[in-house]
Amino acid sequence: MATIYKVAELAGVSLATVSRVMNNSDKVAAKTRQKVEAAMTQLGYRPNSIAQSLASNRSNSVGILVPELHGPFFGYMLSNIELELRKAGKHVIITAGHSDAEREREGIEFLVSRRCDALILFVFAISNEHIKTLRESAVPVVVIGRLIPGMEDDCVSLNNEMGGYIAAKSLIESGHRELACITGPLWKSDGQKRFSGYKRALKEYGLAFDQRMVAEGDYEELSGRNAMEQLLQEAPPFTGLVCGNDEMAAGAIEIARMHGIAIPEDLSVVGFDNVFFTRYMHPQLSTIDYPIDKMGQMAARCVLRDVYGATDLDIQHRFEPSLVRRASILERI
Amino acid sequence: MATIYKVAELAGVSLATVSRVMNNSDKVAAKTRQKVEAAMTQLGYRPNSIAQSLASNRSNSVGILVPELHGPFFGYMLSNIELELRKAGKHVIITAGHSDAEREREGIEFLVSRRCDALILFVFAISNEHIKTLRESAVPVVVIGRLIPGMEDDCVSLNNEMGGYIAAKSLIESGHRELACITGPLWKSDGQKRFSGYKRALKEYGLAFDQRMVAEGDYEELSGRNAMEQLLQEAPPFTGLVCGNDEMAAGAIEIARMHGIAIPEDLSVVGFDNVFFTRYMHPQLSTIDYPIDKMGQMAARCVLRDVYGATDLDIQHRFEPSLVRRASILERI
DNA sequence: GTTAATAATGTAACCGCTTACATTTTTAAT
DNA sequence: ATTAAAAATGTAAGCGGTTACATTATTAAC
Repeated sequence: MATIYKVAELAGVSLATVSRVMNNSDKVAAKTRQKVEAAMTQLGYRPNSIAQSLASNRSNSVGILVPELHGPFFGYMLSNIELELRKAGKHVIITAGHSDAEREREGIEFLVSRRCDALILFVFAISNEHIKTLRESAVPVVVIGRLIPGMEDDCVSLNNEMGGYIAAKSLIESGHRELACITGPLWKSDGQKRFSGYKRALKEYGLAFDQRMVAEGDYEELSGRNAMEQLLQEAPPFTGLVCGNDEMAAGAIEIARMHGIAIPEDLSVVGFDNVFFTRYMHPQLSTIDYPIDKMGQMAARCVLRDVYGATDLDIQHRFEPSLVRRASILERI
Repeated sequence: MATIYKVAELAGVSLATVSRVMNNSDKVAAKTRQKVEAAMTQLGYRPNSIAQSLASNRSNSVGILVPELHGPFFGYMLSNIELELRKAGKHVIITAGHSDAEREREGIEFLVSRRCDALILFVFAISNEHIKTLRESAVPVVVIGRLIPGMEDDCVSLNNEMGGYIAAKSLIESGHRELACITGPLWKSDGQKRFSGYKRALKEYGLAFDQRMVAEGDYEELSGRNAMEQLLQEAPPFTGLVCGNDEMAAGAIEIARMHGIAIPEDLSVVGFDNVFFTRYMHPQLSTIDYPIDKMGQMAARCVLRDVYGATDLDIQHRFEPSLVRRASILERI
């Protein structure tokens, strides 16, 4: 593989000149530039970006840590981050943290040692403090899906509490007064917040909160099934169900059906996230829109702004969720 | 950020020694090793993997090119590749090709210039020849989802023709004799092969092939809807529908419902890929299992074997699809 | 206690590029 | 034509590691 030396030699110029035409920074005489470019083409030269990174102390790569690579959610985020970054000639190194403190830390370690110019983190287990330390000592960090006090400018987050509130409210306003809730993991801030929103809505409408109406899941479909089984056994009758995300809603609906409960005739359901498959469900699932694609894009823009000196980028840091009303809610009025 | 020099200085040894303890290759006296390790901890030293790559001519990274980052399919593949590679201390650089020749080429270019040790490609637009040239001239390549003559050992693929055949056959053996087909894009080899399988099944059971029963889609849900509209207008009545993938099946079912066609009572449907959301559909979709997770793992192993000298890895190159029978098929016998 | 073999450590070149600074060439003004 | 200023190009020192080879220390055998 041709190096810069060979190009320089063939073009009859020095290293530095070749480097200059590559980075088309300093002025290079037009004829010289042509000679060099001709040589590059002739040799099929590709700059070694490893060497570039070492010399320039810039890797032109952004490290991304997400909980999982699979599933309906993160793909869209990654896709948009990659797209936005790619436009600017940067690229992504992706790794998964599996919502586990140890592995998240490991993933960060890894990205830092790859000398990523910045990190985009979607993490749960790692503390705010750790993240702040990290960005002070090692590398610029943008956080997605979480709002860390003191670094608002580098966070892109959703108002989860409001989402939970809207979800419950939509059922209440459709005439439901007995609302069960399958929460996400309550140790995760988003699970906790969504649950708070649900409680706030109850309160606002003067409905009593009943702990038996709540079951905790882990965002996976299976946990939605288990939670539903539990609710059917232990909770008083209910006609509305708020779920912490769409997968758990799918699981819950499956179980409801097995118990002869018709959706939405006997039970109205609202999910959360608005992942693509909610449209394929039958009845189509009402859900809270989580604009994860836009948020991914914004996170990418934060990096572009902070690290690569881009200006004039519209950046939105805080997102408000909205209800996507579909057939899974029955109007009882 | 501490460098190897500082570590050497603090530990009172030379560069080379520090390097040795890092790569724990050559023997280092136990006390020396301890001194060095102590120094590393004290300084919070992290090797600069960029520098390591440059010096060793090994980037310890594997480039992956997939059509898309989002959607229900590739995430699972990526997830498994990352997992398998991570175990071996390697990492992935991921980029998307969008099924477009130009962008696929660009993506490859990019990965090559990052000096990936190997490439795992899931591409459609680029020719076999191009791939062969690439791996001869630049970098080891493993291809997934495609069988390239002459490089069987570096391909991990599915028998798509057999999948199409099984899909059609399952409907036929359930008593359906009028089968429509919504194919994937016919310029893609997998779309073409699946369609061939459908035709073979018809032939084998003595059913006439009718071009009006066929509509071409592009694997997106929307195209499934359009194809279904077309079939309902132009095709003779049919009670079975073979779809090129699950998304299109979801779209087609949606349209069928809008036309008052009940699934599976009036129409039995088979999808392809067995993506996770087929379980959430109602009725649950029968489909052809595409073991994309396993295949991702195998591709990773090919790289481990070819490039990183791993041995003793079980590698399966060719996969056979199987029917996942669910409620969307009505038994008419 | 020598000496040869072996183990541990050090030295320095190199990986392919960037970039500050030095040098040469060109341009423009006198 | 001379000279100063500006533009183009070249020189060489890194960037932070790896590794072949040289050197020194240790061990073992006699």
